[in-house]
Parts: sequence; structure tokens; C-alpha cells
Amino acid sequence: MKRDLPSLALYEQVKEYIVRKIQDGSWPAGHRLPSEHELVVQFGISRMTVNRALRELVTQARVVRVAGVGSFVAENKPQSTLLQIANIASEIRARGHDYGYQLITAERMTSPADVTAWLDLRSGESVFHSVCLHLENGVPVQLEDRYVNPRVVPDYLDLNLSNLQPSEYLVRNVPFDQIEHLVDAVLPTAEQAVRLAMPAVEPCLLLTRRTWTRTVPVTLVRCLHPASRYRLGSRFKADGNPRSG
Amino acid sequence: MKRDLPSLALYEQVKEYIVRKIQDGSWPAGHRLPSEHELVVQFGISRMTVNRALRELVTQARVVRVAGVGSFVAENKPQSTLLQIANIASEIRARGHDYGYQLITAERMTSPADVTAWLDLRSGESVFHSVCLHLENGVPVQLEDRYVNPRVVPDYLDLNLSNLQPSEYLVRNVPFDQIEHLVDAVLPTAEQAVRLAMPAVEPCLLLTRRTWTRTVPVTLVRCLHPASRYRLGSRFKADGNPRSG
DNA sequence: GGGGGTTACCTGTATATACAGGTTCGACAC
DNA sequence: GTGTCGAACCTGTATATACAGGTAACCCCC
Repeated sequence: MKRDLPSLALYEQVKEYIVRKIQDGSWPAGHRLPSEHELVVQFGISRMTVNRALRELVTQARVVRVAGVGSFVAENKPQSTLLQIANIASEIRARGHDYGYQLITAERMTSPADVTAWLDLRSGESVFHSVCLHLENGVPVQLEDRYVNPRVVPDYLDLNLSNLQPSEYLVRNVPFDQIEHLVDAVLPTAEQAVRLAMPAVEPCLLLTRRTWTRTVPVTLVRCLHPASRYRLGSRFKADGNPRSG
Repeated sequence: MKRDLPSLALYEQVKEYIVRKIQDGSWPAGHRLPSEHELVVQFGISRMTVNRALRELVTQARVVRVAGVGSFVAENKPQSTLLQIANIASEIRARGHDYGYQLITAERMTSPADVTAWLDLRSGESVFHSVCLHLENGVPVQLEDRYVNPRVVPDYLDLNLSNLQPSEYLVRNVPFDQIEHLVDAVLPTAEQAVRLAMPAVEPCLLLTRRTWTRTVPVTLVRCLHPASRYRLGSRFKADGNPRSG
């Protein structure tokens, strides 16, 4: 395919250049990127080639272009149908409701066996672990149980997790390029039922999410939702944009 | 936007032409579509313009192109992460397991109030209703409760639903362009627990799916899965393809 | 008859050029 | 001061042209 030395197609090189700038933080969201003409000069290629690179980045929702104005780095792009649920805070606020947050635990611990496997750690290695609660109008809607790979985010415990929601920090500062979701229906443990202020005989949705950056696992998070207060949803239109519901 | 008469961009016109041919069934999956040169002649435009149209259809997974050979209509495109779960039969077979199917009910009935609303029917109108069971290695994994809009699929009951799985027919013959999923965790009713051969105190995943074709609701289906035998999953790689799990 | 090369056709990429239309901002006239 | 016109710059689209490389079928030669 792209084996032989002739390297990558020129428009792919331009795309990679821009994506790298975005991912390493040089160009934050909203940042104005070079005009087509500037890229033409910089790379010594034709405008049509630059134009193609930018157009494809637009379809990937990494770049926003405004005719007559310029091209800009798109807003954070955590999405893929299910994925938009990542940020429960904005979801709740978008409904016009009150968002509340409580940190319950934040610690460094020896990695449990299952987490060791999921995060691809060495046996006996330690991980960061946090537990917190998300509330909608004062009612618990999500119990978040999170493990973070200390090799990727060594300063996780230095964050002020009492005020800052973990995913808030992570999506902003640790870009991921792979994400996996699993959805189960479970009954809560007694302790979980108490935390969520729900009857223990009522089922919960358990959303397990793993993310990677460059094939290195970053975080494993298990989000437990009382089914009576929360449901997952997604809507998809051909040629339209997915919306979470 | 695209208000003024100048009509649509030429490459958009080509895309629309091709999409129409695919959606109305003129060009089934696998069908070879005209070469770039033929489209150039047919539309009286340049190859670069045709090329752009085809390239964009490739990124939409509607068309597959093979250098040196030609362009072809892509295989049915039911996907969008969650959506790949649509066909549980192929999912089970892909695991190398035995797929089983049992039709329980197929009838025409007066539409229940909730279904009337969901399918945008008139009050008192009738709908098609079918219930069936999907088994993996002989064990029930999904109880499918489906309502079908008779205005869209008037011959639904004429199908041999005893042998043909409903979604098999629908995805093949009633192309949809919008889909909505909701995921709940519920406890089964006594009857459902019996059908699924599971304890009634064990939770289930309830996947509710609605599809539309050209803004007209086609079908509403509620798929109930014992949580101990089934989980939803999706995996997403930036610049890669989503896979169901 | 089988093997190898030629040819015709296809897609993929790259370029120079052109014109349309949106935005911004400053200069000039009133 | 205010308003209008225009220049400079931006993206969006369309074209003709070119070369590369993949594929398949056919023909010719051995």
C-alpha cells in the first residue's frame, strides 16, 4: 500500500502535520491555522493539494473553515455516537438542569488483577484510582469508578479532583485516539445502591469505557447509572450529524 | 446557503445522482457504477469533479473503489458504532456459534398508544406486530418485539416470518436513512423471563431502536437481552473503522 | 499449449489556472 | 462623523492536463 519509500501522499503529509500540531497542543481549539496560501508556500505544493488536505480534515471534524475568513482548529472532538456521553456535566447542563459533583476517593493503589489486564500494566504495578458521584438536580445519576494509567498521567493525583471532574481534565489534556465502550445491565451492590440513593433491587446501566492514546491505555472507567434515572441514547442520520439523546 | 438558483455544486449533483440510484434499488450492492470517464461524458464536466464526488462517497462508505478495476456500490451500510448490532444473526455466527430463530407472534393489531406516537401514526390506526426469539447455541439471547409501519411495508405479514428474520428483510429491502437507539436496564416481566429462560430477578438490557426512511418512521423494535448473556459494545479508532464487540 | 509481454482501461495523485463569493478594514467622499 | 466603495485576503468550486501504478484481457511467440 504505502510501503515504498515514495512516502505518503502530499495531502496526507499536510494532514499529518496539522493533526500533530493539534494533538500536541501547539494549536489549541479555536486557533487559526495557516491559510491555504501560506501552506502552499510552506510545503512548496499547489493550493489544490492543500485544499484537499483541509477539506478532509473538515469532514473529520478536526478543522472548521469559514469562507472569507480562514481555517480554525475545531472544538474538542469527543464523539462517535455513544461517545458524546463522555461529558455528563455538559449533558446535564444542556437539559437546563443543575449539575453536581462529589469526589469520594482519590488514591494510588496496587492495581487489581482485572485492571492490570485492562490497562496493560505489569502485575503489581500501581494505578491511580478515583471514585466520584455526578448529580442531576441533586439526585445521583452516575457513580464513576476510574482507574488511570500513571505512566501516561503521572500527575493525576496532583489535580484538584475535589473541584475538577476527572473526565474534564482528561479529555482536555490527554487526547485519545481509541475508545471502547461496553454496556451491561447489572444490579448494584449494597454499597453502590447507598451511594446512588436507590433501591438495591433496581437495575443499573453499567458503562465501561477504555481509552487509548497511541495504543497505550490511558484510563478505564466504569460508570454506574440507575436505570430509572438514566438511559443511553444515540441518533444517527445519514449525511447528518449524530446527536446524543 | 444553497439557496440561490445556481443550484447545487456539480460534484454534489453527481453524488446525489449516484445516491439516488443506490437508494431506489437501481444499483444494488456490488453493482459496478460508471467509470469516471463515463460520468465525465454523461454530465459534461471534468474528471476532477467526478473524482471528488466519488471520493466523498467512498468516505461515506457508500462506494468502494479499486484502482485499476472500477467503482462499486458498497455492501449494505447499516453501521454507526452501536448500529452494527442490528444483525444479531451475523454477530452470533461471526463468533462461530449456532444461530437459532423462533417466531412467536405475527399479527396486525390496533396500534397501542405509545407505538402510535413513536411511529407517528394516527390514533386507532393499525400496525404490524411481531415477536420473535433469537438463540445462541440454543440459548435465548434476544427477545425481539417489533412494530412495523404498514404504510411503508404493506406486505410485512406476507413475508414468511417463520423462516426469515424480520430485520433480515427490512435492512435489505427498506433502506433507512435515520436511526435512533435507546439503551435501558430493566427487569424482565414474568412472561419475558419465561421466554428468555432466565430468572426474573436478573436485569436485562433493553435496546429500543427506531428507523426512518425519508423522515417517515419505518419500524420500532425493542430488543430485550439477559444481561448475563449479552452486552453491547463498540470500539472506535480515530482514522480507523468502528468495530462492534 | 503455456508463458510473457503489450495494450487498454481504470483509479490515485498533483499541478496551474480561473472565477465566484464572503469578510474585513481602511480610504475617501459627503 | 458617517457611509460607501474598493482593495486585500480568504475559502469554494471547476477545469484541463499530467503522470503513476494497478488490473485484466488479448495476442504473439516459443
